Amino acid sequence: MPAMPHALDCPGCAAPELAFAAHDHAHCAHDALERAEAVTAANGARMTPVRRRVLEILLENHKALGAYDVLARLGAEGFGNQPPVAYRALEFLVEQGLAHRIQRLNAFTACTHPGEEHAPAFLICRLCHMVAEAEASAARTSLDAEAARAGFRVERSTIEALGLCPACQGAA
Amino acid sequence: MPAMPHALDCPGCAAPELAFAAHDHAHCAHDALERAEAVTAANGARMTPVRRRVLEILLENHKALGAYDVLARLGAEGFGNQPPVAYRALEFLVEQGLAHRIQRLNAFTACTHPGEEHAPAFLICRLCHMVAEAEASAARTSLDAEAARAGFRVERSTIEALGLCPACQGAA
DNA sequence: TCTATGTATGTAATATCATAACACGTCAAT
DNA sequence: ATTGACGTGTTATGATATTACATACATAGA
Ligand SMILES: [Zn+2]
Ligand SMILES: [Zn+2]
Ligand SMILES: [Zn+2]
Ligand SMILES: [Zn+2]
Repeated sequence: MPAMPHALDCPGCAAPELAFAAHDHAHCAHDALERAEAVTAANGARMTPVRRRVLEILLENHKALGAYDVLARLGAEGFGNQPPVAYRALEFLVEQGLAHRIQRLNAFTACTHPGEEHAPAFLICRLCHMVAEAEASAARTSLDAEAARAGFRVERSTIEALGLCPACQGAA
Repeated sequence: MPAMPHALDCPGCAAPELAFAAHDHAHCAHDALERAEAVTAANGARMTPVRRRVLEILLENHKALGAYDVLARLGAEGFGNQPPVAYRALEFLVEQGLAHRIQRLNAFTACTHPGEEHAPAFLICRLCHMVAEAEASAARTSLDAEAARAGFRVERSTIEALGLCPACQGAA
């Protein structure tokens, strides 16, 4: 099965980077789960019940969840209720590119582009706490160039923006 | 007293963004302290003994220090030894633009451009743990543009790069 | 000068985030 | 059957950060 058969022509998937925009989120989440199965299969990794459930929890909305928030949910559902249970599942998802860590929030969010090459920047609304993924390749290119001037070789970058989403700009 | 009388023609200060390069660090640190006094004076803020000492500690080298590392130093020198003592001084320095928080490291580093308008990106060497400030205005422009496509208004940004400094590239 | 006010510091207690170490169960290869 | 890799569960601990309250100190009126 191809990893992303309909993403490009599906209205719900065509612009998933716009998490702020109204969209069919049930579809959004369901599609991400399907793609996650494909990604792990392709990588020879195991999508176990705990891992799948953590991804589902992250996919419930476009906010970032702390490890302990996830853990509370897992514990309530009969999985382990000690921190390593959550941290290990989250670490797995991040390694597989199915979730991202938001450094400013010490929290995790489901990837909206699973299985696609992308350089994410994160747009974090300081009022409603929604998190959207934007494309950071241009910013990353600038950063790499500036780093090169100092002789520095960039391996991984963190690009996060705090501000107001469209809805909250109106409210404020 | 002008805030930065000699920074632009001083060899030690001309390219302080290149923290990785060999430079007269005693001068580098001393100058930063002088400029810090000017900045706080201009802002009507008080550079107290604890705050000055924290800045001095951060200025000892171009690495990032955790709040508890700073706190241990303060406690050993007769200042308070409870977390808020360090966090408050660090928060003050960050507000005044005299230090920056490195999100990836949960740590703080002295600003190398105190009193100057700048959009910092941080270059963090994963081997020697040195931290340099690079100019992020180009990256920030890209980020703002990409955010605008989603209707998002960026207020603050975090741009950090993890990788290898010039010296550690040779070693690796 | 005296006192009121805002601000800075000290301290105790607690909250939040994260990892190390070990035990146990499953499954596949030998 | 034994081994080894992996995933999960659990205990314990470590690392980071904040709340709340008490005390000291500066400065600005009265
Ligand atoms: Zn969605
Ligand atoms: Zn919002
Ligand atoms: Zn220096
Ligand atoms: Zn280095």
